[in-house]
Amino acid sequence: MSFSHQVMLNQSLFEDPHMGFQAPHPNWALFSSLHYHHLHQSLRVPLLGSSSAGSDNNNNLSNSSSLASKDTDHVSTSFKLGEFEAPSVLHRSPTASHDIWPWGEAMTDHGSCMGSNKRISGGGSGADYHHHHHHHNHHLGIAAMKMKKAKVRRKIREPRFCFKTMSDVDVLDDGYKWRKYGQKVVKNTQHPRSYYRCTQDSCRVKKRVERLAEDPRMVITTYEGRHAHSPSNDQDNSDSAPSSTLNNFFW
DNA sequence: CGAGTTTGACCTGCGC
DNA sequence: GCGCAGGTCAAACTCG
Repeated sequence: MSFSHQVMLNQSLFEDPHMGFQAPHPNWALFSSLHYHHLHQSLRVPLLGSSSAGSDNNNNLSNSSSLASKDTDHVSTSFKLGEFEAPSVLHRSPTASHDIWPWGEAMTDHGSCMGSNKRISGGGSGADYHHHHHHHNHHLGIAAMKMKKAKVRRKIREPRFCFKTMSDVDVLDDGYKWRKYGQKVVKNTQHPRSYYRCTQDSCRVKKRVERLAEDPRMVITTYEGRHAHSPSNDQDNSDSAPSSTLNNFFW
């Protein structure tokens, strides 16, 4: 079955030469499926449409207007870009990319970094956790120190993008394995937001799933970061839905 | 027992 | 500084 997608990108992605287009535009906009391909290729980010195990033969999809994937080989997709709450980061040297952990950000000078940072930089041995004392150099990890050295003081975020999908399944199957690590009630909405991390060791990609307040039929999936590996889809699943024509372009 | 989820506590940024 | 909102941790728990 098909889904209608809308994708939101932050500006950095639009500046990616591979995207073949550029254009901050404050609203959701339609782009061709070709661009969608570029998006997935360059981001190595899942292409949806195949999954959602639930065989729920939704009717609702179809009428969802112009975006619906009527044409078999043209899943029209609409992207939205704009104010991601991510700060304007965007530019990172490619080399630094895996040393710097996006939200293990700027330590205060008094090494008061807590929580997330430690773990992040700890990388392998997450064992010692509780001794988070003053001494920066202890187990804070290279990343943190490098950051300090580099005088990075603001948050650095991985590229992220999101898309809306009309579906009653919350978590779309994108071929990667995810472990849930949190759930939050979002203000002014009925539905909670869930946080997932890629289970692949040392892959730090995250994903966030929530329902659109204005229209709970819509699932908003937000990816943050890039996978440095291919999806480890154990169970190759059965139905290659019509829209999966696209899937073959990747992986 | 291991892998994944649940869930309250905790952290951080931000606006007042 | 306070309080709120969002994001993450991690112990407890569930499920195979």
